[in-house]
Amino acid sequence: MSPATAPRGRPRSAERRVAVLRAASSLFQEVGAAQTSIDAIAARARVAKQTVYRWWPSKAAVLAECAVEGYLTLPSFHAPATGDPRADLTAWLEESYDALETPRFLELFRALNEASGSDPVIAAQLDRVFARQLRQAIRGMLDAAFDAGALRPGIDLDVVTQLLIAHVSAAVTQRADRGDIPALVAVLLHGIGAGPRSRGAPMDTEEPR
Amino acid sequence: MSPATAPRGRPRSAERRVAVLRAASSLFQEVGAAQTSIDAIAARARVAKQTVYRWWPSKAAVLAECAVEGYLTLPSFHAPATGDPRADLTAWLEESYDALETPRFLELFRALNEASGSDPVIAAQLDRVFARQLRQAIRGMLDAAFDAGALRPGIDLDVVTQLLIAHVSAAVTQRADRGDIPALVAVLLHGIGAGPRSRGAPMDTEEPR
Amino acid sequence: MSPATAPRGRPRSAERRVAVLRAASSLFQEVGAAQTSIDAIAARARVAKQTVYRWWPSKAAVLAECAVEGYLTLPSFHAPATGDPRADLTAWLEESYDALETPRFLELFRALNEASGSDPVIAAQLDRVFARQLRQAIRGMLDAAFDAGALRPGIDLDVVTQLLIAHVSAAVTQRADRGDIPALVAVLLHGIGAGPRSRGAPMDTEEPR
Amino acid sequence: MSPATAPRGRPRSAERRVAVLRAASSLFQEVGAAQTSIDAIAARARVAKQTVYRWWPSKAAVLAECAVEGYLTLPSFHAPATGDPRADLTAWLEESYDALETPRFLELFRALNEASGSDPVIAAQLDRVFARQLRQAIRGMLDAAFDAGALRPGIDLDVVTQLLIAHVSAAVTQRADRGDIPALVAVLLHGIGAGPRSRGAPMDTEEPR
DNA sequence: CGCTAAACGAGACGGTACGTCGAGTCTTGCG
DNA sequence: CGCAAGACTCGACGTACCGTCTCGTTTAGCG
Repeated sequence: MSPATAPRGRPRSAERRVAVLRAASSLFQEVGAAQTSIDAIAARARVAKQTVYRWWPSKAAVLAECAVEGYLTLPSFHAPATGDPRADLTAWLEESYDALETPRFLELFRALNEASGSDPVIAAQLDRVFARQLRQAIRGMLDAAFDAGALRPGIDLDVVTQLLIAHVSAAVTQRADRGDIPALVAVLLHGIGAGPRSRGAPMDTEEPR
Repeated sequence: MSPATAPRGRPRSAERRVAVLRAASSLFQEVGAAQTSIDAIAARARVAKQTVYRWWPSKAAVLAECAVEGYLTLPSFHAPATGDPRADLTAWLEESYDALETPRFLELFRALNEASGSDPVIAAQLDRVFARQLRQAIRGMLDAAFDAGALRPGIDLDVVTQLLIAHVSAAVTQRADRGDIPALVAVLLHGIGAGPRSRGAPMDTEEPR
Repeated sequence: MSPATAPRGRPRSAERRVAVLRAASSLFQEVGAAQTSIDAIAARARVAKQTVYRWWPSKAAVLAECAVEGYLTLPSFHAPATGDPRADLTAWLEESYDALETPRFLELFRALNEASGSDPVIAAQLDRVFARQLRQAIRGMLDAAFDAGALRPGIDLDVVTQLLIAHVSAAVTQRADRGDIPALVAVLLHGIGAGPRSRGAPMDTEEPR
Repeated sequence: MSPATAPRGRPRSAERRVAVLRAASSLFQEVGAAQTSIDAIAARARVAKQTVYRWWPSKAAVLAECAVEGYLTLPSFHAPATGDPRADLTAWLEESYDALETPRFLELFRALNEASGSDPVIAAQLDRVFARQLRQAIRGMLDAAFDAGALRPGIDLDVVTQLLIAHVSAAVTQRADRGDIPALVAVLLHGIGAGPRSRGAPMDTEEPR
C-alpha cells in the first residue's frame, strides 16, 4: 500500500523543530506563557517566524508539543497502591497538591486548557500529559484497594477518578488551599448518606487508632 | 471621628461608571470577553479611554465589576432543599450543568478565573458572584438533608461543598461532559469504602425502586 | 564589485512609500504641519502606522522627504543676474519676501528647522531644498555682477550670501516686515564705513598694520 | 470716570504667581522647553493646573514671563562702543556667538519665537528681552562710531541693526557656524559695490594676495 | 545532472490593541 | 472669586504581537 503521496520538495528540518521547542520551553520557564510570543520563540530559535506558523497553529500548540515531547519538566502524579485506600488517597492528595504548587505548571495548564476549547489536538495532548496520567495513577490505586477487598463492589471507578481529578484541578485553576484532606478522604470512603449500614457506626475520621 | 479625609476635587462621575459597565456588559454579551477591548468599551460608553484606565486596572476588572453589580445575567445556582439528598443532589447537578452550558458564562468564568491570579480584588469578586452563591445553595441543601436525618452525623459539610463545587467547576474550565450523575450521587452518598456496615449492602444506584 | 550585501527579506514597497509621502503632503497642505499626525498620515495613505515608523523616525522626517522628493510645491528663489547688483538685489529681495509669505512654507521651514537640531539627515535635506538653492541663486547674481565689474574685487561672496540668507530667513522665522529694501541694498553696496575712498584717502580704520 | 470696577472676590495670590514662575524656570533649566509641561509646572509649584491656565494662556507665555521677570539667566548682549566700528563689531559678534551657544537659551528663543506668531504679548516680551536689547547695544556701538566720524553719513542705522540681528539670529535658529567674522565686518564696512570711490581701493580683509 | 517543489531566512506589511502622555475644561468644596 | 484637587475629553503617541506576504536561497528526491 502506502499510496502515501510521495513527499516532494525539501523535507521538514528536524533541527528547526527541536530548536523551536527548545526556545519555547526556555522562554516559558523564564517569562511565563503570557509573555512567550511567537515572535520571541522564532527569534530565540533563530528561525523565521513563518517556520513556526508552518508547523504550529498557535503558541499553545507549541507549548503542548513541548509538554508531550518532554521539553518541560512536569510534575508526575505517581500514586501509591498499597491496597489501603485511606492511606493511599491521603498520600496521593498531599503529593499532588505539592506538585501543583509550581507556578509555571499552573500557568501551562491554564494555557493549554484554554486552547483545548478550540483545538482538539491540544485537548488530546493535554489529556495525554496530564489527565491520562492522573487517571492511571488513581485507577491503579483504586484497583489495588479493590483487590484488597477495601472497596465496596459495584462502584463506578470512572466517577471517583473524575471526582478526584476535579478536586485537584480546582485547586489549580482556582487558588484554593488544599482543605482538610483527612475529612475529604473520610467522605470519599464512607459517603455522606445516613445509610442503613451506618447505624450506630461511628465516624471514622476520628476513629480510635 | 471619621476623620476620613474629606473627599477633595471633582467627585467621580457615577454616570460614567455605569456607562462603562453597561458598555462592557453589552460588548461582552455580543462579542465575548476576548474581543471586548478597552478601546471598544470606552468608545461604546462614550467615555475617554483614560477614564476607564483611571478606575479599572484591566478589562477583567471591569467585567468582574459588571458581574458583581448585576450587569450581567448570570445563572443562579439555586438548589432544592427537600431533605432528600439523592433527589436534591441529582436535580441540582443537572441544573448546574445546564446553566454552565451558556457559552458566555463559561467565557466569563475563565476570564475572571485567570485574572484572579494576579488581582486579589477580582478573586474576591469572582468568589462573591460565583463560589459563594454555590456554597450557600449546597449548604442549604445539605442542611435540609441533615435535618431530615438523611445525612450521617459528623461529616464535614465544607468538604462536601468543596467537592461539589470542584466537580462542577471542572466541567466549566475543562470541557468535560457531565458524566454519570446518578453514579456520582451514589458515590457521594455511600462512599467507596467497604465499611463494616456496607457488607452485603447492595449498590443503590439501581436499587429497587 | 558591489559586495553590497544582497538585500534579504521582502523588499520595501515603493508603492507604500509614495502613498505615505503623498498623504503627508496633502495633509500638510490642508491642515498644516502641527495638525499632521503620524496617525493621520498612515490612515490617509492606507498604510499601517508601523510602516511609517519603520521608515521615518518622525513626522518631520516624512515632511523633509516630501520636500526633497518634490511632493510639496515650494517657492523657488530664482534670482535675476543682469550684472546690475542694485537692481538684481532689489528685485530678488522683493521676490523672496513675496514667496515667503506663503504661510504653509513658513510652517514647513520652521518645522524642519527645529527638527534639524536633532536629526542631521533632516538638516541635510533642509539645506538641500532651501539654503542650497538660495545660495546658488545669490551666487549667480553676484557672479554676474562681478563679471560686469560692478563688484569690488576680493570680497568674500560666501559672507555676502550668508548675510542675505540670514536677512531673509529672519523675516521667515520671526515675522519681521521686509523693512526698507532700497536702504538695505545701499548698505550692502557701499558699506557703512566712512571709507577713505570717498575722499581718495587710504583705507579707513587702522589699515596700515 | 474711573469706575475702576472694585476688585471683587479673592485677589490673585502673588505667592502662587512666583511659585509658578520659579517652577517653570527650574523645569526649563533642567529638562528643556519641550519637556516642560503645564502639568509638571503646576505639580512642582504645588498649584492647581487651573491656576496656571487662569493666568497664562500657554506654556510659552509662562516662559516669556519668566524671561521678562528675570527668572531665567539670559545672556546679555552688551556691545563695546569705542568708536572704532571694526573692532567693536568684531568683538560684539564674537561675544554674541559665544552667548548663543548656550543650548537652553537657543531652545527658549525658538519656543518664544514660535509662540510669537499667535500671541502678540509674547512677541512683545520676546522683543523686550532679546531684540530690543540687541538693538540698543548695536545702536550704541554705531552711534559712537558715527560720532567718531567712522561712519558714512546718511546710512540707515535701522537697516544695519536689522542685518546684524538677522545674521546672529540665523546662527541661532539654524545651527550655522559663525563664519568668517572679519570678512563679514569688512563687507559691512565697505560694501560690495565697486563704487566710484572704491576704485582701486583694495579690500582690506585679504588685502592684495 | 538538472528539474521541481517545498522548506527556509529575512523582513515588510496590514491590523488591532495596548497603555501613556499632555492639552485644556469642568466640577466639587474650602477660604 | 481665587484656589486646590482631581475627574474628565480629546487626540496622539510609540510599541507589541498577530498572522500574512514576498522575496531569494537551500535542500531534498525524481527524471
